[in-house]
Amino acid sequence: MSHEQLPTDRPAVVTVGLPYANGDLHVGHLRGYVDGDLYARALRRIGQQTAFVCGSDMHGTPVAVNAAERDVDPEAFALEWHEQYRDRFPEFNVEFDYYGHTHEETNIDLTQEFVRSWLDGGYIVEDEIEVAWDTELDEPLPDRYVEGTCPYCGAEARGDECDEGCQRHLEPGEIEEPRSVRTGNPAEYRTREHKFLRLSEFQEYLQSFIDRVEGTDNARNQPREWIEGELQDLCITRDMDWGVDYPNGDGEELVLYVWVDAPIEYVAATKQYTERVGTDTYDWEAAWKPGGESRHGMTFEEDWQAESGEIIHIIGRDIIQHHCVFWPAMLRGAGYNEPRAVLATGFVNIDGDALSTSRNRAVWAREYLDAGFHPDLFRYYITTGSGLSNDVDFSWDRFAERVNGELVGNLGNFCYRALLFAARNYDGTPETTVSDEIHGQIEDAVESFETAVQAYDVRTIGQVAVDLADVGNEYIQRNEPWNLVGSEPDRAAQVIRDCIQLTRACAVLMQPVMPEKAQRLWEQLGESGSVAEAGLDAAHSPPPETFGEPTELFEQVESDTVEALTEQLRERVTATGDEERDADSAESDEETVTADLDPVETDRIGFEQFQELDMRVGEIREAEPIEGADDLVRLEVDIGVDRRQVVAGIKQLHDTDTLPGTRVVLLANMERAELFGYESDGMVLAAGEEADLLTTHADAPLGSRIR
RNA sequence: AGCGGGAUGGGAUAGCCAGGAGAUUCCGGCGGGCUCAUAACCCGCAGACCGGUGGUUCAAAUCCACCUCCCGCUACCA
Repeated sequence: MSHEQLPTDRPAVVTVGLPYANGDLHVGHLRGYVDGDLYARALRRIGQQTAFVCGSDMHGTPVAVNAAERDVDPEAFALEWHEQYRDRFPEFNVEFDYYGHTHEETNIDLTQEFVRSWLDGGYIVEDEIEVAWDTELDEPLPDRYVEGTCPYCGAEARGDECDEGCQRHLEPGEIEEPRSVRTGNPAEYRTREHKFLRLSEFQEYLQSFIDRVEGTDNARNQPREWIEGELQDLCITRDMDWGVDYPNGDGEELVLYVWVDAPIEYVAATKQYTERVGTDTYDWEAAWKPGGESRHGMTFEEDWQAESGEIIHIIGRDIIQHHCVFWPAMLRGAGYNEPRAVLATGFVNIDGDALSTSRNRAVWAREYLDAGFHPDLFRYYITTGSGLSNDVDFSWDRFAERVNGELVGNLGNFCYRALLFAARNYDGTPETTVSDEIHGQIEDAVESFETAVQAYDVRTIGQVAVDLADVGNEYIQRNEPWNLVGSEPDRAAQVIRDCIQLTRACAVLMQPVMPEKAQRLWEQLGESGSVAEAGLDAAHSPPPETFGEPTELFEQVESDTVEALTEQLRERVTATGDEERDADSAESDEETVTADLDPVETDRIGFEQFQELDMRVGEIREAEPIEGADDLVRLEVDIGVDRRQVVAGIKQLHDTDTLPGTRVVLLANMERAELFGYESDGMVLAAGEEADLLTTHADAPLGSRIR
């Protein structure tokens, strides 16, 4: 809103959402880290003191469960992934000032300090909830430690979601016939006391925060609906061993919810960065605490803003709620500064379809590197492919097209032809000064770079150097120095002098997006230092007088390579898809709607089990849509012996006006349920996604039993 | 259904918040040029009634209202 323009004289901290230590990295993950790295580098480039930090998210139930399945210690399990990420990021030139993990002591201590601060502030309340309990171990069973029957569809389900049946999220206490994953014994429900952060206390604060925070539209607008209604208290504890202990010291086995200690890693990593380099280089407290100290009070605008560091979070758009609602409240409650900006990036699609690891529709980080491509090419592609908050499509085709067209043909070619010409004819930079025309062009480019940083416009930051090279190509072509060397040597020297300056400006401006390539170009210009440390002014300062012949900065991506990679991806997706789809009649039924058919259940049931289903012939008497629901219809079904009110999700295919009079099959001994405030007493049978109603062929009397 | 985000030449994208010269860039198509340069580069042409309908305004891709269609989050198919 009214934040001071960047760069400010206060330290900035740039963070990226923590990778969860539970799986391999793919291009979708990479996007955020590359965006963050580019932005942090760009901030430094305009003179903002910046720490770029992140860490692995080690806690939470999935890590605990997966570790238990492999019979390893969760810490060891998570550390393995952590180390892989830590080593992988630099391979993409994503260089954090500190990359830690949430199980480090600094984070654990800091997290507990946050919680104590909330306790002191009266922001924590206790409440009782039902949790599943293993009677043999005498231990509670959070989330995925329980399995049982889904109360909704009756399928086998895990404690937190009905993963094989109806896909619903399940709240603690909902799953039926609970069973312990650890011992296989039946579990029972016990009442347990848990801690809650009183978000409602921060309602007013959050509303002012959301008006003030900068960043992408989705991050600023989407939270409004959540903070305008009554804010629900956030359950911040779990019955587990794996996590950060709840710091009350009374011997209870509670750890903090993973979303408590995870974002605090942003602070912890910054702190560890300071511990490594010293407060003279970077003072984490100046960034995170108003005036360098934690403090309480309600008016950020008046008291705090001038003393706050520039905290900028880059996240995926799926975790906006955590960063724009929970996190600011957590910081506020502990007397810390609030984020200046939250940038929510879009997703990465593969060949136009959503990336899916389960279907193996993904391009893995490792795979990209193994194909032999330079990381800077990916960085350019992914940051400039679309606006930050839009989705970006990744395809090898398009990748090759953009690398060949924009990097090889445009940027690379311009720098190469300029440097080569200069080296051959002048042994370096011709002795003359830059023309006004080119000086102006460079000035414009530098200005648009600065403006882009202030506007969090990652795309433009990544693009300016290529745009400037475009100017250069046109300029050199228009002036034809190769025809002037003999006839008008002074003019030729002038043109080449200008091109060398353009090249130098390109090196300076492309550094955030392609740091390694920029450095190489810098050295080809005869420089020996680091282009990163050169500063923006270096775009205008004269290059060294002599340098040798350059080498090509980028290489063409060959079409054979593209075809091979595309084919490899396609085969992999098809292979995985076939397994899922099984008998998909792709060739035949052109007219028929080909659904993704499930394979037939392999478990056979006995006749007795079938007899348990009391299904009757019925006729719909009344039908009316239920207000507020998309698919739901309230039905009155006459089954001879009885007349039932049933709620069914069939509005998609069936018009409610035509339903009365339709004969249907009703499962009469289905347990009662309430949907959208209406009781449903039975279940009408219907086929497929579209809910095509089952009916009878002839005229069996109403109430006839199906057998 | 609620809330967000979208819809721009054949494809992909920018511009929209801070309205104003018949709209950016890349790929593709057509024609020409050049040869210093990685068969690359440069120029010109064709191609968009900026999703639809209304409104505000001297002026709308840009602001407002309604609608259609996509995507995401949430609800949801007893």
